[in-house]
Amino acid sequence: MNFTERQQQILAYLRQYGSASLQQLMEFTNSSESSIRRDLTELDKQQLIDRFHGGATLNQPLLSEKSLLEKSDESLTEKQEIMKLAAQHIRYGECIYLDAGSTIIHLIPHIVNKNVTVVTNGLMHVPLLMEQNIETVIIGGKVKAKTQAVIGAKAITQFQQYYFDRAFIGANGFSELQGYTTADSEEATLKQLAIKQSKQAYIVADHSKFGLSQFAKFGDLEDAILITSGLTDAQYEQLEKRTEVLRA
Amino acid sequence: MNFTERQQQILAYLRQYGSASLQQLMEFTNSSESSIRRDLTELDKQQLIDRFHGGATLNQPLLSEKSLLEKSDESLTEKQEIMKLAAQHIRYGECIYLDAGSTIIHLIPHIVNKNVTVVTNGLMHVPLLMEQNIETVIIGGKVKAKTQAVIGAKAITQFQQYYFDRAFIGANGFSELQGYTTADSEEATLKQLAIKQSKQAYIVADHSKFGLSQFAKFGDLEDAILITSGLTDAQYEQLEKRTEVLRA
DNA sequence: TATAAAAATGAATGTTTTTGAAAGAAAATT
DNA sequence: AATTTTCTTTCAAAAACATTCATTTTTATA
Repeated sequence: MNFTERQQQILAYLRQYGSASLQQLMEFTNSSESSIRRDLTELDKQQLIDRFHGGATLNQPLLSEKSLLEKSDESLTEKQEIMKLAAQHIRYGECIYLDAGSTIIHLIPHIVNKNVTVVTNGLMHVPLLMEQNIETVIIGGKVKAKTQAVIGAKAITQFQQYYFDRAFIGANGFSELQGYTTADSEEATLKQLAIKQSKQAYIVADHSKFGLSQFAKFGDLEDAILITSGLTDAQYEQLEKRTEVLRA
Repeated sequence: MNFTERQQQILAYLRQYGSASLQQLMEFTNSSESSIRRDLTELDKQQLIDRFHGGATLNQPLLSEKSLLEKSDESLTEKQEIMKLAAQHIRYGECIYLDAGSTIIHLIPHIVNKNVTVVTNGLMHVPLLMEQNIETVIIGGKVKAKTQAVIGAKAITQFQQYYFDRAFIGANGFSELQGYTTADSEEATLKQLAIKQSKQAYIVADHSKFGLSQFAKFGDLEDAILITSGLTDAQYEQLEKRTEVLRA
């Protein structure tokens, strides 16, 4: 069973969204209606998708990544929306940093065709990145047991050697007063460095993190573009006085 | 089974990137379309690759979906035996290096209570190490697609910063004449460094690797203690003239 | 060393597969 | 019923393919 690259892309898209219209797949893969149709019939024959009038859905949840991407999250679609918006900022061929964490992983399906190089401290991202054939560099250092994030002094020294076009970083809390915060101070140090070592940093956090402040601060609102969703207009306006905010 | 240099190159390329287009292989090997095609048909006939329209992929018996330790190996118990013996050399509290690879992973269950610190370039080892609550440091650098081993220049520089009590390294071939060899030259560089940066290095390889020599050499027999099994007494004696050999 | 035979190579050839577009049929929507 | 959307079929162009052949390189033999 050997798939063309385009069929792989279709599956990647379906894994992300569960279903897709023909139009969406044409845009996503940059190919013609005919080709998509042919691929869909083929994939359908292989029982990997189910077709419906106008598109297709994933048939078998492909074990490995599915479990990675789903993670039984209530805020799943919110995360997906946020990361889709984030991906639109990435240009062809750039070098980007991906922070460890369950939110950031949702960026990966959106960067398959952008020919990016990914640098990350999140070991949990690696299988998915490899599957999408994305050039990947891992930051070395101590591995944190609970989250499989790389942290520690060795990781910090390595950061000095990299410079990114964009960095995408998760936050456990963000507020006007306290800025961006997270629970682990070692992780905070890395996040801080990632902001510093990138041309443009993006903090991604869903609405539940708004107003919270955790133990370790790693930046002020001004230090990065904030990507979030689900806030009230008043809250958005308040934040926009301090930094650029992208509403997903 | 005898391969031309170009066929070796093709295999090396595929091992690194997983798949390749004809164009890529033409550039990589500096040869004509015809030659590449001829090689691909040959390699396909030998069941080493799978061809698809426009290129080829490595024909690896699907290892991804197997559980980490099982991996459907005929030589499974042999590997286990070898690694069990290897583990007996590790003392409490030591710092050890674990090479990437399916053999070495079998060492992990044997070191749970030894309070060791593990340094590794094998991302595939991490989940198991975390599960056993073993202090783990990962080498940073480019991630190789097919094997999830960390390689490249960045990995090499990092090695200079570590010094191990023991290093456990896999080999795809070992022979009196050629010493220890492996297929990927980038991995070979790391293995060589690991030997150098450790007080004592161990090469582990099952009997099927005896007499084989692959593309890239990373050491002479004398450079490490050899752990293997299943050889004849004569073969053992021959090897023991050159280095210490542990018979599993 | 010289020569012939064998093997490997790269270009040229025609064939097959893949692709995107067009036209009409079928299905869904209004 | 009329209209829009989606589907299938068909066709020509493009890309990838196998085959052939002349040339070069390697190997074997005189």
